Amino acid sequence: MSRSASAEQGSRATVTPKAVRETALTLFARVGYHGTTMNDIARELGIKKPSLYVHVRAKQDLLRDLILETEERLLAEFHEAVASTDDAREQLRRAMEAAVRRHALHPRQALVGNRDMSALDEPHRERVHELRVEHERSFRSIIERGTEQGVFDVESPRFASFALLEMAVSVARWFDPAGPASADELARQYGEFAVRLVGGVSRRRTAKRSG
Amino acid sequence: MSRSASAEQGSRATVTPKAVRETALTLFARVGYHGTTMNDIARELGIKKPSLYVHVRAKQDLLRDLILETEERLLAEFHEAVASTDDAREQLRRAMEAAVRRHALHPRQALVGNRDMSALDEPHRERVHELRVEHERSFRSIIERGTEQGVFDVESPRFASFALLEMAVSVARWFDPAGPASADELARQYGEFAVRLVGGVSRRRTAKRSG
DNA sequence: CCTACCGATCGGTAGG
DNA sequence: CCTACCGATCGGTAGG
Repeated sequence: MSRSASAEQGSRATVTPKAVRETALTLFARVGYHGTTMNDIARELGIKKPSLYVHVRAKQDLLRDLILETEERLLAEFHEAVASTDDAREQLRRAMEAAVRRHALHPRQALVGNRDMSALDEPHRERVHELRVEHERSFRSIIERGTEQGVFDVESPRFASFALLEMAVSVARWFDPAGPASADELARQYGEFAVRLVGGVSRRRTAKRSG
Repeated sequence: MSRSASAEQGSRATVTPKAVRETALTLFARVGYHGTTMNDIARELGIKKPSLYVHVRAKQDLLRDLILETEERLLAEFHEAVASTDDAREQLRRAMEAAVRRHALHPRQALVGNRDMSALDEPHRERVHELRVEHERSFRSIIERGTEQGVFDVESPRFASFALLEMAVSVARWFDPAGPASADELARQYGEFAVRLVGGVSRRRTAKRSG
């Protein structure tokens, strides 16, 4: 199979904790936490398994750092996006764009975070769960506010909220950052999807339907 | 942890191949294929590991049957839903409703199918991949046709298609069939989401926005 | 960063 | 349906 550059060189001492985390991220995303062995990670890095433990304490630590970091950044970017305006329609659009941009540019993190939560030991799993509940709740409150203001038209803000957040994270499963469309372009269109889904009228409508 | 009824009884010979598949499905959905051992499945059924092999040839067979069956049923229901009308808007709505209903009522199948594809041996993995490509392509063509007819207004049918299909499968991650809202109600609202997302005007709009 | 090794567990088989 | 057992591999440690 394919190997990283360092695995093919005869050079030594090129491995760093960061490189281990990077390789673990790639393998976890491809075959899952339980489907990845420490031997797999070592082989990919061109070293022997016991040498990994110079850089990392345990396999579980790799997963914990990875998921916690990802979740905190996602939430931070959400708050940043929402803080830039008071308008519900624009908040929803920007929150959606932020989530899509992150998941499109960091698909491995999104995949592992959604797939290997059950492999995460407590109390970290509970901590991540709390962060997600907070994200969903904040996202939903935008929809609720917009609905109260008559800007949106939605039957169940909860359904709409889950639909949109899951739609955003799912781009990690099919979008190719190296493909023809950029992550920004994808994010723009998903922002439009979000506004449409909640029944909001868009200001950035691309085509008129007065055919 | 919790055990099935049969695991707590002293009765014997209650296990069937179907019961093994059912238990495997539950555990695969909870902790993944690689996170589930044959011992775990046996324990849940109240028997010893070697006895499992009376009912099943190999662990991999459990995964294969499960994913292939799920995918074929999903696709069959899609074709059935689409065949009931010629109108693009209604086809999209009914295709969405069918997918959501299935994933809401069979969340474990959806979770395993999306999570443990990489654990599936060839040529079955390739076969499932083909079925999914066909599903997405058929779904997308509805969007393309509707767009050509001026019924929909979409920049990228591909983006819209992936967004909607992933949105549908994701209900397996949060919807509770035992909760207050029924799968049919969820499906109805998601059908509405689909029509809105592609810029189609709904016939079943619940509230007027002329307030 | 390595070789050598630990106890535990993996999927699966033998032979009742 | 069981006990007993197979070779292979797991995450991780000892001791350089």
